[in-house]
Amino acid sequence: MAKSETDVDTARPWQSYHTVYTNAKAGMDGVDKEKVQRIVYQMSKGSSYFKNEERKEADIREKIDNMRARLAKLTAADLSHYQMVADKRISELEATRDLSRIWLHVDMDAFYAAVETLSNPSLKGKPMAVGSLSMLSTANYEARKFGVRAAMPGFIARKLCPKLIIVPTDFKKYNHYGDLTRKVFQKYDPNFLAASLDEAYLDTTEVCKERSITGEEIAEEIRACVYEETSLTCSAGVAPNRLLAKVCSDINKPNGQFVLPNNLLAVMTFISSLPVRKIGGIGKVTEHVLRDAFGINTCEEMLQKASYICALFSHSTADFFLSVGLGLGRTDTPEVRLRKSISNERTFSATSDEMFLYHKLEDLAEMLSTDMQKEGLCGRTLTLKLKTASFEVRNRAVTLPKYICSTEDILKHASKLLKAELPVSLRLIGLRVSHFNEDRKGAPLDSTQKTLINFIVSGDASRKVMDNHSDPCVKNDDETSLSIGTHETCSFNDRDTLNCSLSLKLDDSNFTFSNDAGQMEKFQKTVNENVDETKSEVTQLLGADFSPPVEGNCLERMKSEIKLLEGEAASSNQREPFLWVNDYKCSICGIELPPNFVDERQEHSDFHLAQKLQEEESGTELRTSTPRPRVVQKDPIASQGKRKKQKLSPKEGKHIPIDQFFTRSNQNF
DNA sequence: GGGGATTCCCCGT
DNA sequence: TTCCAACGGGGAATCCCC
Repeated sequence: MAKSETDVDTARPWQSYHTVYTNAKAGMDGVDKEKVQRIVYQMSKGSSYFKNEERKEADIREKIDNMRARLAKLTAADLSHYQMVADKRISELEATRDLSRIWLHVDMDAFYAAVETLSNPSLKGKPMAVGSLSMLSTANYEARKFGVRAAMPGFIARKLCPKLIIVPTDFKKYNHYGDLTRKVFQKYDPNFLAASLDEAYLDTTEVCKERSITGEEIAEEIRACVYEETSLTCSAGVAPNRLLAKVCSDINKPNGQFVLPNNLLAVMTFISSLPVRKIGGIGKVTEHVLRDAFGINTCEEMLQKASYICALFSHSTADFFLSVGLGLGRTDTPEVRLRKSISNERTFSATSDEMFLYHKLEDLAEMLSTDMQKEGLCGRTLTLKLKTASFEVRNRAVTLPKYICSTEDILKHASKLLKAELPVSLRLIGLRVSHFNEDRKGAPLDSTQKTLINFIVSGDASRKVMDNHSDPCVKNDDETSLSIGTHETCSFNDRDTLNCSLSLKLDDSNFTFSNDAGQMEKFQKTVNENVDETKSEVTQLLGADFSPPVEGNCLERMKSEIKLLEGEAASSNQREPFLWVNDYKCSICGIELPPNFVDERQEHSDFHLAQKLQEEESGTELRTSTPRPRVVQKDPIASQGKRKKQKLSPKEGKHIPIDQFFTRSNQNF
């Protein structure tokens, strides 16, 4: 009797550890897959990475179980219905089939490794990979014989192949050779599509027609030409569409080619036994789902199980799977595609040191801003990517009313997103900007963007005074009209703090406001209007008994604050709140903030100032506790657990407790 | 209900 | 000795506002 799957799992636990490393890849025939899998398992077992992989595996299994349960519930009538839907869709897709084009997919062989060998011939014939001990970008064919491959950590690769030479990446070199190959492609198809540095799709239909040559001949010619120009080999696939051409280029790798004739029988025969995993877009997870939930292993089986596919997947996903079953792919010449986003990310040793994390964020913001300005991009959605010490990936995004590209703007908003996650131990931080402006000339679309002082003086009534983020150094007032602004205010969960935020609002123009009497008068009018507006908003929020303690002579308050900040009261003790010991430690409460974290330090100073003003006004010590700097001390409720949006259940009714409001707002940053 | 925003997931090099 | 990347595109689920 055959051993059960569980028995096998117990005896060889590595067999259930699904990595991509044992997937069939060019040059990996004859590799002892079991040995590779065992070593990868042994090297990984017990690590945070491994635990996270197990968690992901469990999620996929759950997803598969759900799908199987849904499939089991389908009645005969349902299946008959979905079969009709599938049949209709299949004939519609079939009607789009175009066998007239001759597409070529060219793929350089172990590109980075080949380039490195070219510049250092002593590497020839030796197992070698490009990358680092953390991660390999590619491996040459000698290394692949040991099971070493791209996307494998170097330290595992070394275990598989102790003599492996690891060469660091050098994109300058790869770009140079990439350019040379592209010059060749250009000659055959001026509109060729570069899929990456080392891959391209060419529509050779016209050139074949003009010269009365076949796809096979043109592929040979192009490969020879690439070799002549670069001394590097490449492989090619020729087929009636790009999807198939890509599959074909992998068949006779390295330094080979495969031609799929432009006729229906050839295509359908080719596709009939093709494993789904060979199709671009079907990766480890989708392969797993198709196999375990639907029993689909080959492309042909997509058509056999078409009714199930239509029953469980969305239209677009079902269309994709059915197209794969028919061997259909794109045959049109792709239009110029504009970049959709720009990002950067860095991995480091896991840490919860907030100073370190903010510094990293600052570096990333600066790099991203530089990259954006090089390309003349401005975007309005900023996404912060985090990877925790346990490899959990989180994305937090904010969409702004204005386009940004400066380091200051990126850092300002990224900091807010990061703050909402603290405390946390991270091993990666990334920033991404998307939703670009359409002109893409570098300048923000809104050229009328006001400085803070202009804004206040002009008395823009739309401004939300609830915003407690006063930042005289940054000339962007965008967050004020953003929900995020009000949410952030509500991250404070007591009324004292709300009062404080109102006081702080009055600090907005401290640094830039002139002493001109007319301006002062105008300013006070605006401030008073804003206070009234805010008072009404806050009253609505907290109830009629709320009375902010900031009424009174705002002009006098402003004057005294300006004096304080300009140093006119330098001799008095009033300057004390603005002293930062060693540029990062507050002398009042001892809180530490990175020196370059200007916004937060300013905000913190403002806090002490507001506290002092309140004390002066009431004549009593309102608070004896230390302030609640948002950077370090966070609402423990808001920062704990998952940040998934929480929908209130009907049971919870329409009345949202005020605490809940504050907590939730912070979470939904 | 439609559409934008947010988050997560999947995939590729 | 070392201990799992850096991007970028796109789909889908969910939530929220209009």
